[in-house]
Amino acid sequence: MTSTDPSLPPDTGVRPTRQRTAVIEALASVDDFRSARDLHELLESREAQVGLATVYRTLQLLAETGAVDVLRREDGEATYRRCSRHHHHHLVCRSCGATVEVEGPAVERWTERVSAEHGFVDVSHTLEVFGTCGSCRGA
Amino acid sequence: MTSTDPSLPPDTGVRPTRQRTAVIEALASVDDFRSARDLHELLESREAQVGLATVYRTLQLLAETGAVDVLRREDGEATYRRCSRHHHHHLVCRSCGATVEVEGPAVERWTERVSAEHGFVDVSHTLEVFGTCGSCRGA
DNA sequence: ACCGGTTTTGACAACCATTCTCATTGCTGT
DNA sequence: ACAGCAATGAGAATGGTTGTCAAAACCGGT
Repeated sequence: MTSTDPSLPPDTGVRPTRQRTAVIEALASVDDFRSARDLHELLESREAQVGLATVYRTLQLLAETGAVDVLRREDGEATYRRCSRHHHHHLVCRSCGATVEVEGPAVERWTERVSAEHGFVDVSHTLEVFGTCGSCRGA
Repeated sequence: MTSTDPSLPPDTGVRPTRQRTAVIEALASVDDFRSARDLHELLESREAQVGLATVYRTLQLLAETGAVDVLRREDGEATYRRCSRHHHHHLVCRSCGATVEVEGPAVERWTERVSAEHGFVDVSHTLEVFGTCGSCRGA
């Protein structure tokens, strides 16, 4: 297990059940953002037998603890992906969904500065870049 | 009317109806992001009599032409706001919803560079900053 | 291993924002 | 006035997400 694997919060009342483990493994086996339904189907195809509601609940849990990234598609549907723990952003291919995690010190600094200029405190931000990746741009 | 007023696209088959005008006026009268339902209620309170479906259709139209910004709340609900035509981002107060439009040349450059580094073309991006504004931070 | 209490689950209903349908109405130009 | 296309409204349909609640799984203590 690497540090980028989603995991449950330790030492709380949260139990590592078969279903939760299955969802975490499913997330670990793909590299791009998937909707709850996608993941549910993926689990079914593996005979994992996890209810859709449980998939939602687990994803919510993982999102709260920061173990997965949540990204809203333009149509509003939420998609999830395991992520590294440090702050980062995403470069997402519109066509194939491939995702690259990128860091942006320049962006972080800009955010800080602009927030301060307008008297905002306790700031967070979301930044996603969408485009067409190298392999999809073919001739 | 200033250049930041939402408006319909000129010289197409699109007609400036009473309903569309009402939606545009409603958008012009508020400064922050509002959901379609919010706007619909606002219109009702003004005896404007516009169907909810029409509100959605008009907002969609305005969004397509770039006359309004669309922002997804964390819960996935879409919110709309009239906007200036040039590219910009938002600083949004979590508490009162106040919104400030900001520009970020540094961010634009960063986006270009990172995309290029990873072979992405035809890129667009979304960046929103959330925080607590000066007036809400009291004591 | 048994108990009592808590957590989790699953099936399904409920929700709610958004979109679709379609008959009716309103424009626009001739 | 007419023909034709655009727009509207009311309600139904859609679809992602959350809530309900009884049943099952699990934990620590005995």
